[in-house]
Amino acid sequence: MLRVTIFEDTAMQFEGLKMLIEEQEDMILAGAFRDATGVMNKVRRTMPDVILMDIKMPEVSGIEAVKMIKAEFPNIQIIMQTVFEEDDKVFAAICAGASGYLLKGSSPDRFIEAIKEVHEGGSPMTPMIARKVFHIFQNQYSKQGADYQELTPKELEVLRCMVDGLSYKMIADKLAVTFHTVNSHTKNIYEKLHVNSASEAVSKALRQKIVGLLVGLLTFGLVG
Amino acid sequence: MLRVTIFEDTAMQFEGLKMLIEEQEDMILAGAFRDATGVMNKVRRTMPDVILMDIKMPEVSGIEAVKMIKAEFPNIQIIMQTVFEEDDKVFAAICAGASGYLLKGSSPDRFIEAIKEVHEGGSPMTPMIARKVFHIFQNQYSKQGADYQELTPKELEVLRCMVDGLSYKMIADKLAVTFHTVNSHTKNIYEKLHVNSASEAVSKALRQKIVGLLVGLLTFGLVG
DNA sequence: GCTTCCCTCCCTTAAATTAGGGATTTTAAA
DNA sequence: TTTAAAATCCCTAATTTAAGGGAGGGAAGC
Repeated sequence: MLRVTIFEDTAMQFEGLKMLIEEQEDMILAGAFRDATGVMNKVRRTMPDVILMDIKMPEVSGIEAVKMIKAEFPNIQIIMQTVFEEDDKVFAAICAGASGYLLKGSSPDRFIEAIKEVHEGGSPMTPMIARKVFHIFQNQYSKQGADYQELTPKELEVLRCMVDGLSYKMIADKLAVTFHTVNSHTKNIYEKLHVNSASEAVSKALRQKIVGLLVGLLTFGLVG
Repeated sequence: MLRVTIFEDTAMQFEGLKMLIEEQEDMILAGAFRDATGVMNKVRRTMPDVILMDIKMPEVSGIEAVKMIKAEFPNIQIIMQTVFEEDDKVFAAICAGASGYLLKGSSPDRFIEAIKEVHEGGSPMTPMIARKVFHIFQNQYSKQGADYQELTPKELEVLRCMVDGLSYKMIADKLAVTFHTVNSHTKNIYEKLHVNSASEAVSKALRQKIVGLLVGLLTFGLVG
């Protein structure tokens, strides 16, 4: 049995969700609240598996609530709800730790489906939201234009040192080569990356995973 | 009428998709191919709105194909298909420019739905994939540590310029202050961040999103 | 054999950065 | 109103980079 707790400001939605959950055979309505004041107590008392959280509530906002809940109960899955117009909060909600994101206008079936999905480790969201997330990815991780040649292994090593903020001297030391060699490598790196300062190289490296240690790749387990 | 082109290696899936598209009243099967050799010609001839692309094909991989297609036709929407086990390609596919991501086992209805969604600017994907993307966000954009004092607004501005690889002189120019002022700010930044070079500051800033508003927020159009 | 990278090393010079000092004005808070 | 913090500006000096050049050895491929 799946325990579900609701935080919902709007009266209509509140009643609708309450009834919807209650009539599910495999779910229990663990709690239903109109605001998120004293949210931690409410969560502790109801101990839900999944929370449906209105993003916009008086006093304590849904996003604030998510942060607090996730800090203490990282295993509780939270689905945010919002009206279409305010999807600019999406990003903040994701960062806060929400696992799913639905519009209030979604069908009852979609809500039930989403609750199950989120409990099974999925992240239900609307296609539009998904697209935004995709775009961020494409902007951030795509070697846009791939306007640089591949770096040689040594050059990558040097670049990684630069990312760590080391000076030429320190890099030379660490890689057991002379200062002059490091200088040569950086010259080549700059040319290949089309940059002309260490900071720019570092920025580019970090932004487009050239150094290969980006969170994304690590998260996906592709490199390590 | 929505023009759809299929690239699909597997015989069963190939025939299934062909029939599925053909029986839609609001779609035209613009083309159907078993591999992506000469992909650009195939795309140019069929001029689709949406492409269903098998991620795994002989000769030219789906990911390679996506890169090429997106480079020349950025407005064509591409949905990738794969079997569950190889979802480690997801990341590469997203970076390449795919807009959606489905499992081959998905229902015919889901395919049709996805084609329409992607054409309307959405990004259909499985909840599991969505979750991975969410996780990347949460890992990357949540501030871990914060062992530094808060930077002042001006210092943040300067830091952002450094992230863009600008020199002191250029920063001074951009912020309409003198070189000396920039120098002062960087001194303070370095002290607060506990670093002692521009690259280190940039690295720290990008790693723990000190610069605030990262690519994500910019992409969402919330700031900027 | 020849060529082409890659790694290594060296030199030089102009430019940029870091780091130390200090000073003034504006702004916001107490 | 007094204070504190932020932002602005200035100087100097040591250090580091960026960029230009060149050069030799080794490994891989044709």
